[in-house]
Amino acid sequence: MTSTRSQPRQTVQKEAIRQALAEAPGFISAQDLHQRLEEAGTRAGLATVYRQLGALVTAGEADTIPIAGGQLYRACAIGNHHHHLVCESCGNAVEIDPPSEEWIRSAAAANGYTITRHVLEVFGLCPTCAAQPTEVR
Amino acid sequence: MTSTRSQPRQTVQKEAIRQALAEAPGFISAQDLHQRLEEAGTRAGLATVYRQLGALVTAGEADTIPIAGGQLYRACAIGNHHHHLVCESCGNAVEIDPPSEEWIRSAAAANGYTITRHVLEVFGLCPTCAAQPTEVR
DNA sequence: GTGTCATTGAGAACATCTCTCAATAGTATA
DNA sequence: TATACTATTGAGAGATGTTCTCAATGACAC
Repeated sequence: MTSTRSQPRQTVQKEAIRQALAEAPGFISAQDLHQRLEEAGTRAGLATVYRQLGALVTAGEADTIPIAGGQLYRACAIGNHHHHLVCESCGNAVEIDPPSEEWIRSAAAANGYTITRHVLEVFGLCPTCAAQPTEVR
Repeated sequence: MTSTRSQPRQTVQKEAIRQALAEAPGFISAQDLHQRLEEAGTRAGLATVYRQLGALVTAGEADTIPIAGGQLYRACAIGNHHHHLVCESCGNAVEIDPPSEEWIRSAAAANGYTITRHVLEVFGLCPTCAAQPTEVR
Protein backbone atom coordinates (compact mmCIF):
# COMPACT_ATOMS: atom_id res chain seq x y z
CA MET A 1 0.00 0.00 0.00
CA THR A 2 1.48 3.36 -1.02
CA SER A 3 -1.16 5.81 0.21
CA THR A 4 -4.54 4.58 1.33
CA ARG A 5 -6.55 7.74 0.70
CA SER A 6 -10.31 7.58 0.19
CA GLN A 7 -11.59 11.09 0.35
CA PRO A 8 -15.31 11.73 0.72
CA ARG A 9 -17.18 13.24 -2.21
CA GLN A 10 -19.71 15.99 -2.07
CA THR A 11 -23.06 14.94 -3.49
CA VAL A 12 -26.49 16.55 -3.91
CA GLN A 13 -28.12 13.87 -1.75
CA LYS A 14 -25.66 14.27 1.08
CA GLU A 15 -26.25 18.01 1.28
CA ALA A 16 -30.03 17.66 0.90
CA ILE A 17 -30.22 15.19 3.77
CA ARG A 18 -28.06 17.35 6.00
CA GLN A 19 -30.18 20.40 5.23
CA ALA A 20 -33.53 18.62 5.62
CA LEU A 21 -32.39 17.35 9.03
CA ALA A 22 -31.29 20.83 10.06
CA GLU A 23 -34.63 22.29 8.99
CA ALA A 24 -36.69 19.74 10.91
CA PRO A 25 -38.13 21.39 14.07
CA GLY A 26 -37.24 18.50 16.38
CA PHE A 27 -36.43 14.81 16.27
CA ILE A 28 -37.48 13.13 13.05
CA SER A 29 -37.49 9.55 11.82
CA ALA A 30 -35.51 8.38 8.80
CA GLN A 31 -38.76 7.55 7.01
CA ASP A 32 -40.17 11.04 7.63
CA LEU A 33 -36.96 12.64 6.44
CA HIS A 34 -37.06 10.54 3.29
CA GLN A 35 -40.64 11.66 2.63
CA ARG A 36 -39.73 15.31 3.19
CA LEU A 37 -36.95 15.00 0.65
CA GLU A 38 -39.37 13.53 -1.88
CA GLU A 39 -41.85 16.34 -1.25
CA ALA A 40 -39.07 18.88 -1.67
CA GLY A 41 -38.29 17.36 -5.05
CA THR A 42 -35.01 15.74 -4.05
CA ARG A 43 -34.73 12.15 -5.17
CA ALA A 44 -32.84 10.15 -2.55
CA GLY A 45 -33.11 6.47 -1.81
CA LEU A 46 -34.17 5.30 1.62
CA ALA A 47 -30.92 3.39 1.96
CA THR A 48 -29.00 6.58 1.27
CA VAL A 49 -30.98 8.43 3.93
CA TYR A 50 -30.15 5.76 6.52
CA ARG A 51 -26.51 5.73 5.43
CA GLN A 52 -26.13 9.50 5.68
CA LEU A 53 -27.96 9.73 9.00
CA GLY A 54 -25.66 7.06 10.38
CA ALA A 55 -22.64 8.96 9.07
CA LEU A 56 -23.84 12.23 10.63
CA VAL A 57 -24.33 10.55 13.99
CA THR A 58 -20.86 9.00 13.79
CA ALA A 59 -19.38 12.37 12.89
CA GLY A 60 -21.13 13.94 15.90
CA GLU A 61 -23.18 16.25 13.70
CA ALA A 62 -26.46 14.61 14.65
CA ASP A 63 -28.03 13.01 17.68
CA THR A 64 -30.16 9.90 17.72
CA ILE A 65 -32.54 8.49 20.30
CA PRO A 66 -34.05 5.01 20.08
CA ILE A 67 -37.80 4.80 20.52
CA ALA A 68 -40.22 1.89 20.42
CA GLY A 69 -40.22 0.76 16.82
CA GLY A 70 -37.45 2.88 15.45
CA GLN A 71 -34.87 5.57 15.77
CA LEU A 72 -35.19 9.36 15.75
CA TYR A 73 -32.57 11.81 14.48
CA ARG A 74 -31.80 15.47 14.98
CA ALA A 75 -29.10 17.82 13.74
CA CYS A 76 -26.95 19.23 16.56
CA ALA A 77 -24.95 22.43 16.41
CA ILE A 78 -23.25 21.59 19.68
CA GLY A 79 -20.61 19.00 19.07
CA ASN A 80 -19.96 18.01 22.67
CA HIS A 81 -22.08 16.04 25.08
CA HIS A 82 -25.56 17.36 25.94
CA HIS A 83 -29.17 16.30 26.44
CA HIS A 84 -32.65 17.11 25.16
CA LEU A 85 -36.05 18.29 26.26
CA VAL A 86 -38.40 16.73 23.71
CA CYS A 87 -42.05 17.62 23.09
CA GLU A 88 -44.09 14.43 22.87
CA SER A 89 -46.76 16.13 20.81
CA CYS A 90 -44.95 18.01 18.04
CA GLY A 91 -41.46 16.52 18.34
CA ASN A 92 -39.83 19.89 18.96
CA ALA A 93 -36.63 19.66 21.01
CA VAL A 94 -34.49 21.95 23.13
CA GLU A 95 -30.92 21.26 24.15
CA ILE A 96 -30.36 21.25 27.91
CA ASP A 97 -27.33 20.82 30.12
CA PRO A 98 -27.37 19.01 33.45
CA PRO A 99 -25.62 20.90 36.29
CA SER A 100 -23.28 18.05 37.17
CA GLU A 101 -22.83 14.46 36.15
CA GLU A 102 -20.49 13.74 39.01
CA TRP A 103 -23.08 11.59 40.76
CA ILE A 104 -23.13 9.25 37.75
CA ARG A 105 -19.42 8.61 38.17
CA SER A 106 -19.92 8.12 41.92
CA ALA A 107 -22.75 5.63 41.41
CA ALA A 108 -20.67 3.75 38.84
CA ALA A 109 -17.63 3.70 41.11
CA ALA A 110 -19.74 2.45 44.01
CA ASN A 111 -20.79 -0.52 41.90
CA GLY A 112 -17.38 -1.05 40.31
CA TYR A 113 -18.62 -0.06 36.86
CA THR A 114 -16.59 1.71 34.17
CA ILE A 115 -18.80 4.21 32.35
CA THR A 116 -18.74 4.35 28.56
CA ARG A 117 -21.81 6.49 27.88
CA HIS A 118 -25.19 7.55 29.22
CA VAL A 119 -28.56 8.46 27.78
CA LEU A 120 -30.77 11.19 29.22
CA GLU A 121 -33.83 12.51 27.46
CA VAL A 122 -36.65 14.44 29.08
CA PHE A 123 -40.09 14.22 27.46
CA GLY A 124 -43.00 16.58 27.93
CA LEU A 125 -45.12 19.20 26.22
CA CYS A 126 -43.78 22.42 24.72
CA PRO A 127 -45.61 25.68 25.57
CA THR A 128 -47.49 25.67 22.25
CA CYS A 129 -48.79 22.12 22.58
CA ALA A 130 -49.56 22.54 26.29
CA ALA A 131 -51.81 25.45 25.35
CA GLN A 132 -53.97 23.10 23.27
CA PRO A 133 -55.43 20.77 25.94
CA THR A 134 -57.81 18.93 23.64
CA GLU A 135 -55.37 18.13 20.90
CA VAL A 136 -52.44 16.20 22.34
CA ARG A 137 -51.15 14.14 19.43
CA MET B 1 -74.78 -4.53 33.09
CA THR B 2 -74.95 -6.45 36.35
CA SER B 3 -71.29 -7.12 37.08
CA THR B 4 -68.62 -6.74 34.46
CA ARG B 5 -65.98 -8.94 36.01
CA SER B 6 -63.16 -10.41 33.94
CA GLN B 7 -60.67 -11.77 36.36
CA PRO B 8 -57.18 -12.71 35.21
CA ARG B 9 -56.25 -16.39 35.16
CA GLN B 10 -53.09 -17.96 36.41
CA THR B 11 -51.34 -19.90 33.66
CA VAL B 12 -48.14 -21.88 33.37
CA GLN B 13 -46.82 -19.56 30.65
CA LYS B 14 -47.50 -16.41 32.64
CA GLU B 15 -45.55 -17.70 35.63
CA ALA B 16 -42.72 -19.09 33.48
CA ILE B 17 -42.23 -15.75 31.72
CA ARG B 18 -42.25 -13.82 34.99
CA GLN B 19 -39.72 -16.23 36.51
CA ALA B 20 -37.44 -16.34 33.45
CA LEU B 21 -37.36 -12.53 33.44
CA ALA B 22 -36.55 -12.45 37.15
CA GLU B 23 -33.73 -14.95 36.66
CA ALA B 24 -32.14 -13.04 33.78
CA PRO B 25 -28.98 -11.26 35.04
CA GLY B 26 -29.74 -7.97 33.32
CA PHE B 27 -31.80 -6.55 30.50
CA ILE B 28 -32.97 -9.15 28.02
CA SER B 29 -34.80 -9.02 24.71
CA ALA B 30 -38.17 -10.68 24.16
CA GLN B 31 -36.58 -13.00 21.61
CA ASP B 32 -33.87 -14.09 24.05
CA LEU B 33 -36.43 -14.67 26.76
CA HIS B 34 -38.49 -16.76 24.37
CA GLN B 35 -35.44 -18.86 23.54
CA ARG B 36 -34.61 -19.34 27.22
CA LEU B 37 -38.11 -20.61 27.86
CA GLU B 38 -37.75 -23.10 25.01
CA GLU B 39 -34.42 -24.29 26.37
CA ALA B 40 -35.96 -24.66 29.82
CA GLY B 41 -38.61 -26.88 28.31
CA THR B 42 -41.48 -24.41 28.64
CA ARG B 43 -43.51 -24.08 25.47
CA ALA B 44 -44.62 -20.47 25.07
CA GLY B 45 -45.44 -18.66 21.86
CA LEU B 46 -43.50 -15.54 20.93
CA ALA B 47 -46.74 -13.55 20.86
CA THR B 48 -47.44 -14.66 24.42
CA VAL B 49 -43.98 -13.56 25.54
CA TYR B 50 -44.52 -10.11 24.04
CA ARG B 51 -48.01 -9.90 25.55
CA GLN B 52 -46.83 -10.83 29.03
CA LEU B 53 -43.80 -8.56 28.93
CA GLY B 54 -46.06 -5.69 27.92
CA ALA B 55 -48.41 -6.55 30.77
CA LEU B 56 -45.56 -6.66 33.30
CA VAL B 57 -44.31 -3.26 32.16
CA THR B 58 -47.83 -1.82 32.42
CA ALA B 59 -48.19 -3.30 35.89
CA GLY B 60 -44.89 -1.70 36.91
CA GLU B 61 -43.29 -5.06 37.59
CA ALA B 62 -40.79 -4.73 34.77
CA ASP B 63 -38.73 -1.99 33.15
CA THR B 64 -38.10 -1.59 29.45
CA ILE B 65 -35.52 0.42 27.52
CA PRO B 66 -35.65 0.92 23.75
CA ILE B 67 -32.45 0.14 21.87
CA ALA B 68 -31.58 0.25 18.19
CA GLY B 69 -33.67 -2.49 16.61
CA GLY B 70 -35.70 -3.55 19.57
CA GLN B 71 -36.67 -3.34 23.17
CA LEU B 72 -35.04 -4.76 26.29
CA TYR B 73 -36.86 -5.88 29.44
CA ARG B 74 -35.94 -6.42 33.07
CA ALA B 75 -37.84 -7.45 36.18
CA CYS B 76 -37.84 -4.74 38.84
CA ALA B 77 -38.43 -5.23 42.53
CA ILE B 78 -38.68 -1.49 43.07
CA GLY B 79 -42.03 -0.27 41.91
CA ASN B 80 -41.32 3.45 41.91
CA HIS B 81 -39.21 5.57 39.60
CA HIS B 82 -35.50 4.71 39.30
CA HIS B 83 -32.67 4.29 36.79
CA HIS B 84 -30.11 1.73 35.68
CA LEU B 85 -26.41 1.14 35.33
CA VAL B 86 -26.17 -1.35 32.48
CA CYS B 87 -23.13 -3.43 31.45
CA GLU B 88 -22.66 -3.20 27.69
CA SER B 89 -20.81 -6.50 27.60
CA CYS B 90 -22.89 -8.96 29.63
CA GLY B 91 -26.15 -7.02 30.01
CA ASN B 92 -26.02 -7.07 33.80
CA ALA B 93 -27.81 -4.12 35.40
CA VAL B 94 -27.81 -2.33 38.73
CA GLU B 95 -30.53 0.02 39.94
CA ILE B 96 -29.29 3.50 40.80
CA ASP B 97 -30.93 6.63 42.19
CA PRO B 98 -29.98 10.15 41.13
CA PRO B 99 -29.48 12.59 44.05
CA SER B 100 -32.02 15.11 42.79
CA GLU B 101 -34.09 15.61 39.68
CA GLU B 102 -34.94 19.17 40.60
CA TRP B 103 -32.75 20.56 37.82
CA ILE B 104 -34.88 18.73 35.24
CA ARG B 105 -37.93 20.61 36.45
CA SER B 106 -35.96 23.87 36.41
CA ALA B 107 -34.72 23.30 32.86
CA ALA B 108 -38.24 22.43 31.73
CA ALA B 109 -39.71 25.49 33.43
CA ALA B 110 -37.07 27.72 31.88
CA ASN B 111 -38.18 26.53 28.44
CA GLY B 112 -41.88 26.53 29.25
CA TYR B 113 -42.12 22.75 29.00
CA THR B 114 -44.42 20.50 31.01
CA ILE B 115 -42.60 17.27 31.90
CA THR B 116 -44.36 13.95 31.42
CA ARG B 117 -41.43 11.55 31.78
CA HIS B 118 -37.68 11.16 31.43
CA VAL B 119 -35.28 8.43 30.45
CA LEU B 120 -31.87 7.97 32.05
CA GLU B 121 -29.70 4.93 31.50
CA VAL B 122 -25.98 4.73 32.15
CA PHE B 123 -23.97 2.23 30.12
CA GLY B 124 -20.53 0.85 30.88
CA LEU B 125 -18.66 -2.26 31.91
CA CYS B 126 -19.31 -4.24 35.07
CA PRO B 127 -16.28 -5.24 37.24
CA THR B 128 -16.24 -8.78 35.82
CA CYS B 129 -16.26 -7.71 32.18
CA ALA B 130 -13.81 -4.86 32.78
CA ALA B 131 -11.37 -7.44 34.14
CA GLN B 132 -11.35 -9.21 30.77
CA PRO B 133 -9.77 -6.60 28.47
CA THR B 134 -9.49 -8.87 25.43
CA GLU B 135 -13.02 -10.17 25.44
CA VAL B 136 -15.47 -7.28 25.37
CA ARG B 137 -18.66 -8.68 23.83
C1' DG C 1 -11.52 14.75 -21.78
C1' DT C 2 -10.55 10.53 -19.28
C1' DG C 3 -10.07 7.19 -15.56
C1' DT C 4 -10.86 5.93 -10.92
C1' DC C 5 -13.69 4.74 -7.33
C1' DA C 6 -16.91 6.80 -3.63
C1' DT C 7 -21.62 7.05 -3.61
C1' DT C 8 -26.15 6.08 -5.01
C1' DG C 9 -30.77 3.63 -5.70
C1' DA C 10 -33.95 -0.25 -6.06
C1' DG C 11 -35.43 -3.80 -3.94
C1' DA C 12 -34.45 -8.13 -1.63
C1' DA C 13 -33.44 -9.72 2.86
C1' DC C 14 -33.75 -9.52 7.59
C1' DA C 15 -35.36 -8.40 12.33
C1' DT C 16 -38.71 -7.03 15.54
C1' DC C 17 -43.21 -6.71 16.92
C1' DT C 18 -48.41 -6.93 16.41
C1' DC C 19 -52.67 -8.96 14.99
C1' DT C 20 -56.03 -12.65 14.09
C1' DC C 21 -58.68 -16.44 15.32
C1' DA C 22 -59.51 -21.20 16.37
C1' DA C 23 -58.03 -24.19 20.12
C1' DT C 24 -56.93 -24.74 24.87
C1' DA C 25 -57.41 -24.70 29.69
C1' DG C 26 -58.35 -22.08 34.33
C1' DT C 27 -62.11 -21.05 37.29
C1' DA C 28 -66.86 -20.80 39.13
C1' DT C 29 -70.94 -23.08 39.66
C1' DA C 30 -74.30 -26.88 39.83
C1' DT D 1 -67.05 -34.54 39.83
C1' DA D 2 -69.07 -32.65 35.59
C1' DT D 3 -70.12 -28.71 32.94
C1' DA D 4 -70.16 -24.06 31.05
C1' DC D 5 -67.98 -19.83 30.42
C1' DT D 6 -64.38 -17.19 28.72
C1' DA D 7 -59.48 -15.54 29.51
C1' DT D 8 -55.45 -16.96 27.48
C1' DT D 9 -52.63 -19.23 24.24
C1' DG D 10 -50.02 -20.40 19.84
C1' DA D 11 -48.98 -20.42 14.92
C1' DG D 12 -48.32 -17.84 11.43
C1' DA D 13 -49.42 -13.95 8.46
C1' DG D 14 -48.58 -9.20 8.15
C1' DA D 15 -46.81 -4.49 9.22
C1' DT D 16 -42.98 -1.79 9.97
C1' DG D 17 -38.17 -0.37 10.39
C1' DT D 18 -33.46 -1.12 8.96
C1' DT D 19 -29.55 -3.19 6.50
C1' DC D 20 -27.38 -5.41 2.61
C1' DT D 21 -26.18 -6.19 -2.29
C1' DC D 22 -24.53 -4.82 -6.55
C1' DA D 23 -24.72 -2.61 -10.96
C1' DA D 24 -25.02 2.21 -12.41
C1' DT D 25 -23.86 6.88 -11.69
C1' DG D 26 -21.21 10.89 -11.20
C1' DA D 27 -17.56 13.74 -8.36
C1' DC D 28 -12.93 14.64 -8.50
C1' DA D 29 -7.86 14.39 -9.78
C1' DC D 30 -4.95 14.50 -13.43
